[in-house]
Amino acid sequence: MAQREYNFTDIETKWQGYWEGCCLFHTDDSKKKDKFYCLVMFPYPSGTLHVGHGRNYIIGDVVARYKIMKGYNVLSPIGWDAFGLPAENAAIKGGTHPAAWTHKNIKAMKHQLRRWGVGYDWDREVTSCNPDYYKWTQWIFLKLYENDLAYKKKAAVNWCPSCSTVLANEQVVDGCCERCDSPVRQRDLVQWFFRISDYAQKLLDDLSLLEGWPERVKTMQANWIGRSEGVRIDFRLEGSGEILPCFTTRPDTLYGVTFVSLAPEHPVIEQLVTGSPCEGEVMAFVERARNQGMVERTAEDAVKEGIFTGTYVINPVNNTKVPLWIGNYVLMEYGTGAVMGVPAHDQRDFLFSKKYHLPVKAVIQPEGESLYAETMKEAFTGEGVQVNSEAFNGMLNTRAMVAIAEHLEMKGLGKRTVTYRLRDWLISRQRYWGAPIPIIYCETCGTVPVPESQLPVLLPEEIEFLPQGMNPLAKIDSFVNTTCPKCAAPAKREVDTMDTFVDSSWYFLRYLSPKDNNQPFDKKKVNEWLPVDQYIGGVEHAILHLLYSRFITKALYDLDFIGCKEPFHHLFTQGMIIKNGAKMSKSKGNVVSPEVLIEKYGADTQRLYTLFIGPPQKDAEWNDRGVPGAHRFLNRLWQKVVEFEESYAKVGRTQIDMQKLPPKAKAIYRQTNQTIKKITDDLDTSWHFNTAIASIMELLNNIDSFKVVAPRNTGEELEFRVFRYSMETILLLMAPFVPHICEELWEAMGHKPSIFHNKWPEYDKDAIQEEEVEIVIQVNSKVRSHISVPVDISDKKLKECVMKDERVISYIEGKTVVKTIIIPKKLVNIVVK
RNA sequence: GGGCGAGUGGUGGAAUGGCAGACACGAAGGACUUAAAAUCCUUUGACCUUAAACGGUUGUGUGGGUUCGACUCCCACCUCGCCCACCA
Repeated sequence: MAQREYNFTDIETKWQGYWEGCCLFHTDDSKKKDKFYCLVMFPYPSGTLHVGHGRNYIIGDVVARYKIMKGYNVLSPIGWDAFGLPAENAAIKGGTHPAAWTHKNIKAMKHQLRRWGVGYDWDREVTSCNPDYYKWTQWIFLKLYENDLAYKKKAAVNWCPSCSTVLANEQVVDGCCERCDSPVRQRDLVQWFFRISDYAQKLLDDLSLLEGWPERVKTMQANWIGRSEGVRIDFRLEGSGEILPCFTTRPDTLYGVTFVSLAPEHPVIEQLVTGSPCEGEVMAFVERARNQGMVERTAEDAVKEGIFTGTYVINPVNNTKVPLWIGNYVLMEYGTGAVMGVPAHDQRDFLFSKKYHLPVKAVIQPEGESLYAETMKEAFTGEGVQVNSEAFNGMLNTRAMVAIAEHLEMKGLGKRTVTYRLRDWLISRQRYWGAPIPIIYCETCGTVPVPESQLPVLLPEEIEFLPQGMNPLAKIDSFVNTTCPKCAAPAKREVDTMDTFVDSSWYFLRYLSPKDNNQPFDKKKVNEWLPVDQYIGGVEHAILHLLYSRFITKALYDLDFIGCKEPFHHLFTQGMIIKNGAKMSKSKGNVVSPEVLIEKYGADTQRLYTLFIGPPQKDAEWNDRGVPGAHRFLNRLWQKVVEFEESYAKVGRTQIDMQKLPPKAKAIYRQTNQTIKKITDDLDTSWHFNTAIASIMELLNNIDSFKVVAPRNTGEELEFRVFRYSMETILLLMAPFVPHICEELWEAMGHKPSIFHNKWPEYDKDAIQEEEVEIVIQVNSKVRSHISVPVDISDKKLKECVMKDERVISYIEGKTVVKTIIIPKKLVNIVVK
C-alpha cells in the first residue's frame, strides 16, 4: 500500500481551520489557571510582510504554544499600529485615502499571519486608527493635560519653504527636503509636549526592577535618560548685574573660564544686543545658526562658529570679567542654554578659543607634569592637581569638584543640580493621519480641553491630499470651526494630530477589554494581567517605544488608573534578518516573500528554517538555499511516522521499563529523555531554538538507524513501543515550532486532536543518566587517547585504567609524570617531563 | 567622539575553561532510474605522511598574558555592524 504523501498545503489549511474552530487561542478571563501574557510588538500595516518580519511572530507563536502546553492561561493578542506618515504619503502619491490604504494592508497582512499558522485571539484585535481606539488615546491626552503632564510651548520644526510644509526628520535628507531638494529651514511653532522629563529619575531607577530585560537595552535607556550631576553657577552680566546661570559638570575648572557661550536660541540675546552697534551682525548670526537646523548643526564634523555679543560677564568665584559669546554648538534644550568656556580643559572650548583667539588658562596639572597654555595642542581632560585656583590650589581636581560646589552653595553663587539628557516628548504632528489632539481654542476662555463626553474628536473623512501646505486638517472648515465647551462662543479646534508613539504606548492595556465603550481599559483586568510576561520585538524599539510605554504606564499608575508600575516583565529583542549584507527591507530590494516559500514548501518549513537559522537574539543571514534542508527534515519525520500508521493502535500502552530494554532501544529511550530535558531548558531559559531543533534532528538520525519493523512477536513489540514513544515525544516537542505537521502526525498515531491539549512531556531523571562515559586522555594537554569507563568510577581506579592504555604508555615512556589532572566524567591530563 | 554587539570551514552556525567545527546548507563521488527530480549511502577545515588504514602538525581577527589546559578569562590593538552623538 502506497504511503500518504506529505501534502503540506492541505494539512496546513486543515489545521489552521481547526484551531480557529476550537478557539485554541481564545483566552477566557474567568479561568483559574496561572496567566501568561505573551505580547509581540504590533505591526505597522505598511503593505505586506516578508520573511524577516516573520521571525518576530513565529518566535511569539512558539512561546505562546509552549506555554499553552505547559498549562498556562495564555493571552496572545494582535493589533495594528495603524496611524502614520506612510499612509499619508501613499495618499499624496496614489490618490488612495489613508484609511482605505491602511485597511487594505491590514487585510493582506492578516491573511499572511494566518498562513504562517501564527495563532492569536482575534476577538481582541485592536486597530489604532479606528475611532473606538483613538477615542481613548485622546482620553489619555486629556488625563495628562488635567494633571499638567501635557503642555504647549514653542518648538522648532523642519520647514520646507518651497513645499511650505513641515517635514519629519526622516524626510530631511542631507539638510534638504526629500521631495524637492530645497534646503530645510527651522521654524518655530507652538506644539504640545508630554512632561516625560518629570519621570526621568523614576524611569532610571525602575530599570533595576526589570530583571527580565536584556542588559544592553537597559543600558541604552539609561544612556538616553542621561543623568548627569553638576552645578548651576550664577554668572552676572556686567552692567545690569542680571544673573546668567550656567550648568557645568566640571566646577573644578571654574578658575579656568575665559569666556561664556550662549545657545543661539537663548532669550537673553535679544535684550542684550538691541540698540547696540553689533545688533545687526549678531542677529544675522543667530538667524543663520538657527536655520542651519539640527541636522547640520549636530553633524559630526560641524564647524564651530560663534560671535561676540559685545557684553561681558563676571565669574562669581573671582570676579574676573570674561566676554560673552554665542556659539552654534551650544544647545538651548540642555542645561541652561549657557555654558562656561574652559579651553584648557574642554576640547570643544579649546577649538573655539583657537578659532576666535580667546585666552587659554590651565587650572589643572597632570601629576608630575606642567601645562603651559601657550604650548597646549589640545585640552587636558584627565585628573590632576588644581593650580591658579586660589584657595583650592594643590587639591586633587576630583576633590575640588566637591569643594568648589560647596563653596558656591555657601556663598549663594550656585547650586548643585542634576540634569537629564531626556527631553520632553514632542507629540504634535502637522499631519492628517493621526489621532486629533482634543483641544479647542476660544477667544475668551483660551485653551479648553474637549470634554470627555464629546470624545472622540473624529477625523473628517473628506479631505484633499496635496504635497504642499500646512496640516491638511487646517483646511477643513467644518473640522476647525466649533464652539467653546465652556462659553459656547465660536471657537477653533487644534489641527495637529498626535505622534503615533502615543497610540502604541498603551495598546497592551486595550487588549484586555478591546470592546469596552465606557472606558479605555478595565482596571481590574489590567491588574490581573499586567505586567506582560513576555514582550517580543525588534531592538530598534529599545529606546523610544519602550521608554514611552514605561512613561505612560507610570503616569497612569500615579493617577491611580492602574496598579502596575512597569508594563513589561520580560523583554526579548530579536535580531534582524539580513540578506546580501543588508537588513531585509523593501527599500533595499532584498525581500523574500513568504507566499512563494509557503506554496513550495509549506509554512512549517518556513517556520523551521527561520528558527534554525541561528540564535534568535542575533542577526542572521537569510539563505534561500537553506530552506530545502528544513523541508527535507520534515519530510523525513513524516515518512517515519506514516510508515507504521497501521501499527500504532495494535500495541499496548503500559509503562516502558528501561531496564528490560535491549541495548539499542535503551539508548534511544535514553536519548529521547535527554532531548526532552534539552528542549525544555532551551524554551525556559536561553531560547536557543536552533540548537533545540538540532538535538531533535540528532535524535531522529539515531532512530533512523534503529531499523524498526512493524511488531509481530513480543520482542519486537517492546522495541516498537520505544519507537512509538520516541516519535510521540518528538511530535510533542516540535509542536510549538511546526504545529501543522505535528497535529496531523499526532492524529496519524491514533490520538484525538489537538496535540496542544496534551501536557508538555517530562523526562525521567533516571533515564537520562548514562552508564558509561568516554574519557578524553591527554598527555601534556594534547589528546592522545580515549577510554570508556563506568560513570561512577573512582579517581584512583580511573587513573589505573589510564595508565594501562597502550597509547598512553607509548607517550609517557622514559619520562617523569609531574602531575595528573582528573576532571570527573570528562578528562584526564597527564603532565610529563 | 560615546555606548552596545560581533569576528570560528566554501556558507548559516555549534562548543562559555576540558576532544574546535554539533546540526544543517553547499560541493564531490556512488546507488536507484531509459533519463531527470526525489530519495538513500560515502567523503568534506588546511597541511604532512601512507598503497590503504593508523598516525602527525596546524587551525577560532592580530599581538601579549593567566592556566596542566583558552574560541571561551585578562590586557592592548585591528575590522565590521547597530544605536546615539558638539550633552558643557
